[in-house]
Amino acid sequence: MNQTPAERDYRDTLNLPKTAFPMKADLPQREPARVAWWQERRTYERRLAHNAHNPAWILHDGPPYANGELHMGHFLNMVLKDVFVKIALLDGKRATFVPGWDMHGLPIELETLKHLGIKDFHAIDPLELRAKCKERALYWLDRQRGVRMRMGTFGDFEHPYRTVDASFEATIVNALADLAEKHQLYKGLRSTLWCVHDETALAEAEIEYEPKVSPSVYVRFAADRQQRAKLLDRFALDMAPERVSVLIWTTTPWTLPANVAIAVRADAVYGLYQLDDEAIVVAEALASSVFAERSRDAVLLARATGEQLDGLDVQHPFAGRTSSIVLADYVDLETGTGAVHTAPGHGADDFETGVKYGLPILNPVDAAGIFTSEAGAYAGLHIFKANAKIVDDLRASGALFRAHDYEHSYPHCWRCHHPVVFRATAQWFIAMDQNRLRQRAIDAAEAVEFTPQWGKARLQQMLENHPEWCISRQRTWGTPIPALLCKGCNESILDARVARIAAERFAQAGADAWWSDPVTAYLPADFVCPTCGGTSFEKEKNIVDIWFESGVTHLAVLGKHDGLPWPSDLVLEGGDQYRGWFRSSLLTGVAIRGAAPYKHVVKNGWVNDEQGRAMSKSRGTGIDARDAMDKWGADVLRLWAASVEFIDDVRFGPTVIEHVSRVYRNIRNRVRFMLSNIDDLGAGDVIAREHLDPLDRLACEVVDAFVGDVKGMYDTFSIHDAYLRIVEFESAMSGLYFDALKDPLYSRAPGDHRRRSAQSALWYALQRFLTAVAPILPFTSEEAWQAVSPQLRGEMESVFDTSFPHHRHAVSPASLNLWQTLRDLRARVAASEIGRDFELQLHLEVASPLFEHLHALGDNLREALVVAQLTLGHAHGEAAQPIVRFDVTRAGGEKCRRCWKFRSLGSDPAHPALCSDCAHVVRDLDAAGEAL
RNA sequence: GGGCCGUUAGCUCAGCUGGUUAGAGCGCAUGCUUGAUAAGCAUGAGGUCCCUGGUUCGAUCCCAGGAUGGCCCA
Repeated sequence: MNQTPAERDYRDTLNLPKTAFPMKADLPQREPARVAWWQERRTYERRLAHNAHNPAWILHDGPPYANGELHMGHFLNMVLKDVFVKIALLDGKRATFVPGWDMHGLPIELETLKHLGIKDFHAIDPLELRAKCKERALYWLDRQRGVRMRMGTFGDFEHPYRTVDASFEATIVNALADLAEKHQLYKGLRSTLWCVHDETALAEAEIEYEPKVSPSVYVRFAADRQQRAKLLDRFALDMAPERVSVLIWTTTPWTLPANVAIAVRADAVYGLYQLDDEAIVVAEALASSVFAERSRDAVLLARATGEQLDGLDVQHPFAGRTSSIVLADYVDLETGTGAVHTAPGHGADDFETGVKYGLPILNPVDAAGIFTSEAGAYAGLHIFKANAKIVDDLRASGALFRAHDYEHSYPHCWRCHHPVVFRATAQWFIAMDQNRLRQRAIDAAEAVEFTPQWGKARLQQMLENHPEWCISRQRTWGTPIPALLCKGCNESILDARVARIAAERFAQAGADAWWSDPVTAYLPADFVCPTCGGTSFEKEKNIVDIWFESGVTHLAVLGKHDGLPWPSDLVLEGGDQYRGWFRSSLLTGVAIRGAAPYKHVVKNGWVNDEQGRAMSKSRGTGIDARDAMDKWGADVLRLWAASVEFIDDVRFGPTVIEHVSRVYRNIRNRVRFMLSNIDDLGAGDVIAREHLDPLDRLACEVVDAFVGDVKGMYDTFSIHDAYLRIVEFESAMSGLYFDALKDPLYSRAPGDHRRRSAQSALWYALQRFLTAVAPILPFTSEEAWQAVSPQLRGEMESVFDTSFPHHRHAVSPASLNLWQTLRDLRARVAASEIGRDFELQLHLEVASPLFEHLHALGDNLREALVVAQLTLGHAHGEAAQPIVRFDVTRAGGEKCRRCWKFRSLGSDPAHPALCSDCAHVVRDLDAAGEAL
């Protein structure tokens, strides 16, 4: 030691912060190793086992579709799920989370076919195609699983549920058996997209829109004598031309043979126009475009609303039957006549209207597009060739009002590029009103909690307007509907006994068996056709709608054992799932188990770009979840997920993340401050709460209040509120408490009671804080937890071994008030123009009861206000303000070289530049050093 | 076109049942600190609460219409 006492800077005698926890997060680099660490340590499984005797709390995973990369919408949803699961785990619940994947269905089948370079799925052996599809789906599952785990998500990722598993396929078929037993299934007609060239049904996704020139024809549906009288009556008209007709417009004349109705809009105004010697009904809004150059000649005789026209009949132009006027809300007033030609066999809307009004569903067209005998004179003609003949005939009969060519965008088959048509085909349905299913589902929703609350009305409305649920698809990649076709009478049979046999068989061999087994493998003993008594059958080749498959995940995953009770406590998905999974799960739950399969439905919003616009791959604004994590790290993105109000639509983009990153850095640095100041705190040094210094006890109370608040917010899924509370808390802790502790922590002797008290409080705050933020920031809290000495951590290897306090500590409002008062006083000191912190002395005079509160803090009050000297006076009498005097002045004495407080120095001749407190500490340290 | 939801400081969001100088954090500006230092502290400037009407003594908050964005459906 060559320095003279006068030169010595004493820095080495301070207890400066020290920690291995780095300031720089390097999340993208560090996080993957942490995922592996959790895996190796089986952190999640161990915590679950630890909670084994406590109540279960199950979040049931809605399965993502195993196709394509996960985007930020997935990230938000999956991270939120994980946040709730972690909250439950830390709360001691048995929060088993079984992630799942939706793996059948057309998108994967199409992608696989594309991959194989095959255009027609009939051209490949179904079993071969299924094998390839499965391979493809498993590939995506693996990729998505990797990304989900990379997010820091806890769950049984080694045993996810998968809709392609044999056991899952068996569940699906058993569900069908249940429904069959309850007579909830039937086979009926439905308008589906059809390619007459390929002779196959098509799905929405197999359609490409291409420009097409079609005949645009306006056709008179004339009223006969009686019909005319009623019609005039509705228009409140006595006199009118003899010939009265309703004018329709169509670009598909070949569908006219199947016409059974004309749809009008209830709230639209229709006019009866006289043109030459006839009267014509069209929507007023479209009259000028319909009459075109003859508009001036058309005279409006009377008006009526669509509603007033409801139920009238007119004559079909050539089929020799009537066509009734019905109401439909899809009728638009921008093209055509406002009176829409309705052929339930040839259109989706038309079909719904047909079902609603009980109209006949005519389908006079065979699979190849040839008119059947039902089409009368047109039988044997190809529908597209018949167009011209029909128009000619209409012209000849005088029914044609106007015709011209019309170019529009029209759906074409993606394979052969021929125009597609709608054609009624036989499909399997779940009967919505059988067993009052619809109403019971609506009632079941009543008992479910919804966040946001309007979700209930939304879901109930979906059910209210729900058409019959068509569950059959004519494709290969899916679970077969185990229906039989009687060779004797051609009847379709879906028998529960057959379905049970199929379920058992699929449970062993997977659903492929349906393609490879002989039909006899599925026949119960003595099975005969219920219609004709026949004994010879074929297997039907329909698969089940994937919405039905995902709709039974609750049956496949829950209720199998105590760990996973049915129903689940929570489901959480995007708002599109009101129509999707929330709905399908509810319907199967009610139909099969008689109740909703979940207790609470939470909806998360959509992730839009920074301008609030929808992200899209095509515009290049879609962001891949993995890319985002590689760039910013999962924890920053998770913090983003907490920082937005996830119930509403949220925004995501680089600038948004830049802001969140700053908040993240704040949190990280404050955690680092706590860690770096307890580095030398041994387990035996920790002081019991009741023996802490008053300021430290107060801080612990503030921590308890914080934890209580955050836990309360977590319990109501108010993640965003919790985020705000976390940010507010750590900034308050930092501003007041950390600043106050620096001097005692740094300048007291290492084992000084004041210092150990401060450290003990910091350790308490750190534990509580890390537990509280762990659901949102698992990587960072775990990293911090690992930076705590093993001695302090004790048995709790992971931050996920810690828990929210079982009992909420009672926090007195007086304490929180006192804390706030200290913050205010501290701010006043800090804002002082006279000098900085330890250059200052403060004279305070306050009235009761504040005086007593402040007085009880002792020297901690001076520490909290970060001044060198402080005097506290008791103001007596009635004062409007509790603080009567607040005098900041320059402190007397000089700046102690070691602790920087202004004091009288030199009491110890060996250390002339030190205050007496510091001199004592240094003497002891020096003595200890020499003793070595 | 229909149903539902949103629109409050540059950003993310609070503002409960109508009366507040409309708030917080981040960012920004200024100052301090340099023993949390690619950190910390303090202060300050930012808002016609989407627009237009209406109800009311009084509206960011209620009602109607519109604009705009989103989801679902057509």
